[in-house]
Amino acid sequence: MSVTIYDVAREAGVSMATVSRVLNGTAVVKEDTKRKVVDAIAKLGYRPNAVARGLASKRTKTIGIIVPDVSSPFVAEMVRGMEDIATMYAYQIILSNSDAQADREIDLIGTMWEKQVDGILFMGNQVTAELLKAFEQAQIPVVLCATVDPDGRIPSVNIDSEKAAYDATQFLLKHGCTRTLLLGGPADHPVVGAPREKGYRDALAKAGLQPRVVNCHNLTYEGGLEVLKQEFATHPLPDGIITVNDELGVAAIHACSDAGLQVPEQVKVMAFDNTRLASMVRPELSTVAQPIYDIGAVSMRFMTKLIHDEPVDEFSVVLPHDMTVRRST
Amino acid sequence: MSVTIYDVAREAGVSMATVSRVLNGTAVVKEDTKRKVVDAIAKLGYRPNAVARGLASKRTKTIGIIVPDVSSPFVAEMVRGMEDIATMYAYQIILSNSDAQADREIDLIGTMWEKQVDGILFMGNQVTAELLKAFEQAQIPVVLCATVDPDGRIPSVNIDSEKAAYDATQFLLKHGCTRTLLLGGPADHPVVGAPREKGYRDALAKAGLQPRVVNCHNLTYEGGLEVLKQEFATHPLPDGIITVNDELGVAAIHACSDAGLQVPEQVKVMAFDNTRLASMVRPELSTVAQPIYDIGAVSMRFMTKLIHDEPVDEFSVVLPHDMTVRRST
DNA sequence: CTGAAAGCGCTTACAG
DNA sequence: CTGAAAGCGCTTACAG
Repeated sequence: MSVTIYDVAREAGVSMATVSRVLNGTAVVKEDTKRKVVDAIAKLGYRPNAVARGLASKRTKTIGIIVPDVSSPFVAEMVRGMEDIATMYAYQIILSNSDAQADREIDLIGTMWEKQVDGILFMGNQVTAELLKAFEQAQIPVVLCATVDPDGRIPSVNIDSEKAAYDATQFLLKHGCTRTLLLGGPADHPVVGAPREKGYRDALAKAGLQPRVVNCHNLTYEGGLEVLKQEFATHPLPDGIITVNDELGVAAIHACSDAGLQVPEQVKVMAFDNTRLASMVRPELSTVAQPIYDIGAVSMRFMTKLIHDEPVDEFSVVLPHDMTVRRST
Repeated sequence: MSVTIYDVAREAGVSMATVSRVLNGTAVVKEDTKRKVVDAIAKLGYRPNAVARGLASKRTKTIGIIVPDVSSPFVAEMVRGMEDIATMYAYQIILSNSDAQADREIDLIGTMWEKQVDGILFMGNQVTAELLKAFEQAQIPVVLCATVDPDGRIPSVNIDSEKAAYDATQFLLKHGCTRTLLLGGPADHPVVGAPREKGYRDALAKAGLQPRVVNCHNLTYEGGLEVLKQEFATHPLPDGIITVNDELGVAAIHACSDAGLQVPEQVKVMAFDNTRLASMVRPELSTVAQPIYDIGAVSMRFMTKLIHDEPVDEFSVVLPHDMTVRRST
């Protein structure tokens, strides 16, 4: 039905092998025959069948991406970074959502293996032993994105969450806050939970101040608002709040205003992520800028190196964070 | 290296054909031999090679998705809807960003064709003749998502933008606004531009009021803020604003507050999309709820019908919109 | 520099 | 109900 490499070969008066060679630039072809082939391709409007090519060459030029949920802004931006670099290297991506469910993650690794992806970019919460086993079985390169493997056995791209939280806290302390509160994530979360809490506590310990941590299981605006409303109703009001993402930061600002507190005069708010949301609230949110897009881009670049056996200087890449100071501090 | 269907056949003492049959449930197999095959599969940990299967069967069980930019919240949520339904039907998705550039769109269609996708879900701005030709050449089912083909030659899933804008305007008029302003998209945009403007104008015409349209080329918070600041500085202040997305809605609220106008007392603001952003601003944004997730989900379901030659009742699906009234009106 | 041929790992008529 | 064999459209040693 559709035109194959065989048709091109016949049209150009050469063998399929030769067509394949000019297609892939995999060997030197005489200029003259090359032209004949190129002409035949143009004439017939030939496009190689990537599936057949994948079967024969055992490389599909596709990368599997497993994320908790693309519809989250953080993830969406990271995925965009991945896709841009993939395009640059002529790879395509197969995207799947796991909702951070362990069994679904394992499932997806299997499906991607079946699809013969050349590598997997993985973002999740916990890197369990089971997951590790699934990666091992798949026998393809894996890069963890914004996801930490406690044992560091898998290549990964992250920011230093602990240091970032430490810096954010220090900033607040330096600006005179003494009764700070961390609106944190679930304690067992390897990115948004434990490390940020540790950074926060360390900074306070160093300053000889009392830490105060409120864990938030639903890291959304609504979740944050509810938790803070409860907290403000039952405990003394803080003069500084650190939140582990921008949505919670917006929630903090509104919760303060509901409680009759002026931001930043009476309480300063420092958030995380520097998503576009941060500048869409009044007062604009100061926030620790995470290079979200870059995490995706660097992960994908890392993957291409792994696939092509290029040397990599670092196994666990840590991207620098940055602080964007606006009006809320 | 890895275990193939041939290994399973030998282990189970049957032919490859039989293994293939139990794998695909494509023919009746005696219970006894079926069990032998299943056991062999389990024992060897066999997983079929989807690429080989794709080549042999000419169906890859993958759908190509072309969108302007996943990192936009609207698109990300739509993609999530697509992915969920794809999973339900055991399809995977290949995702690509076009940045709404015509040449890139054409390119991507070609690449997806090479990958032998079973169908393409397409979201873009203009459906040009060139694009139509590319779809035709690819000879695979295409569904347009939140994208209109003026000639209605391609299956599509949309909302009725014109009617939605009409309804939104009517709502404002009914609540006493007489000096309304539409913060619209680029005039040539087939979803966010012309139809919404028409709906707005029609509603005003019916009420015998003067329309006032400000086109915004950069449909972001910053873009909206800038345009409105300019507008407010040089023209009389409105008492009602309709914006074509939520970001612009937030911009409108802040622009009003900067101009010393109380929302909703002095000016009412009605936005579009009902993204999560709408409830993260004070006062909370009234907005026309577009079933974004559903556009994705319905598109994908539509695609599965097309692929399996199931009957479809509608060629151009129009999803109902809804109005979520909050505090800004 | 180029060709003939095997092979990638499946599915699918075709027989029986 | 099951098997033998061709074929899907490429790539890749192997020769020359």
